[in-house]
Amino acid sequence: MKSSCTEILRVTPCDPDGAQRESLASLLVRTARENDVSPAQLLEWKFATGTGLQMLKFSTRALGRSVGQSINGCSEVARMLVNRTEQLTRLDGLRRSTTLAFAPFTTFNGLLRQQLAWSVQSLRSQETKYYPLLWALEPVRVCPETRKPLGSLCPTCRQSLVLLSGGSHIGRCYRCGSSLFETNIGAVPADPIVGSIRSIDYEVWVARELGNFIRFQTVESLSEDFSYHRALEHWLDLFELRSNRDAAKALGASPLALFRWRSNKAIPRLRMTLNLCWVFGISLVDFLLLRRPSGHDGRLRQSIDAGMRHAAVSTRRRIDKARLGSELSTILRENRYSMMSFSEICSRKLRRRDVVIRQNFPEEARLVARRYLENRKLMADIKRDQFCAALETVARFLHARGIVPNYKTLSPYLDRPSKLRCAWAIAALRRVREELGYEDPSEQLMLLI
DNA sequence: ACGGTGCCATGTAATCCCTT
DNA sequence: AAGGGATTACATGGCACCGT
Repeated sequence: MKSSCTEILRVTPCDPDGAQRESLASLLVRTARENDVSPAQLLEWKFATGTGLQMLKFSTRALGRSVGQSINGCSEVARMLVNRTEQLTRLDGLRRSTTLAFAPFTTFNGLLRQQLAWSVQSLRSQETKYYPLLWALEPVRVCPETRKPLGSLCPTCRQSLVLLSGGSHIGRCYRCGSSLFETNIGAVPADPIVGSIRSIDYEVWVARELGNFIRFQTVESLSEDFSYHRALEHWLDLFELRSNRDAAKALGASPLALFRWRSNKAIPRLRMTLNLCWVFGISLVDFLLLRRPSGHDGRLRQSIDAGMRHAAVSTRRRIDKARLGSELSTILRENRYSMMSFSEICSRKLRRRDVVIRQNFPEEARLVARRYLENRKLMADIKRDQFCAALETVARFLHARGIVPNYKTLSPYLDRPSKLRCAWAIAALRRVREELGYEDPSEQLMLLI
């Protein structure tokens, strides 16, 4: 199993041509089980070996927060992982187990939820336990088959679960190990997903639309030259929503948002796109293909999802570019606040958001940020040298008193004994021990007094 | 694990610009 | 000049990536 060229036992995705198609993260967990290793081991040994995938660092206990999301995601990482998995398993079409097909019409933000979500009833009835890609989509809050809200808190320990952990099993809490579907409690009352639901009918519609899109990929795919703003323009034109204000009112969005979507300055979150489809009375697939359903009466529906906007308090102050610019260049010229990070300087010294400074003075912003990182590195090197020097001194003193310098004997005299575990500290200890005449440092390192 | 950097969507307030 | 829609400016929150 260690080598990346040995064969692996493979499993095939569940419901490959349906709306409940298995997600890539789920497939990887099941593949790992089939091969008698933990998901973290499988990923580390077999999958994350290609160029660009080394960044997926795994520990056996837990995978990083975002790893599970990246795997089901629509970015470069997902694409590479799909290729690698197809190579290893000789399966094809695994692209459809991720959200890569969503990329042309949505952004990563608002596409996948951070936590695991599951349908208790579906898990119970599945013959082979697996997580459909649909459950990982952030706009999906109910199971389209049972019309019941998805759960996102473990019924036993009441905690939310990461999408993929080092030792995860399908249908089990990776923390407390209890089943996510066998208890009769159902959804935990405090579950945030349950709390966010206003209309079950609308949520079911959303889930079905996204399920249909997942299924749609098996037959067709979106054309290469799809662009969101052109599609939106087409529908706004069809429903005669000419001004941004009228369109915004009908769609339950802000006029400014409309302006940005139409002028290709931004793409709305997936949930908003579904809201648009709902108001237009069309399916997501029709929206994307600019296909007007036959029998459409041309009327708009009432938006269900409107009025859910965040209250962002904005107090606008004029930017005194000249003053800020001169302050910035003074900071750089006189090397002021060299141990403060860029954002810290922005908030504490310049009294501005870092975004503002970056927008107006990109060059200076980069210089200040880089300066801090370099200084921090320098300080780390200095501290390392100081630690090694202290280690050496203590070792000589112990030696003079007839005590063998090793981890145990040195620890009480050093301010940060845990640093003795670092490779550079071990090397420094070895050097001084060799110098003091201990013949086999690697062996004696373990000796007590 | 955690903090810093960088990017994205989207909110409110100000400003631009065209029409009347 | 006034008024309103379009656009820009400043702000917030969320998340990925990266190094320690």
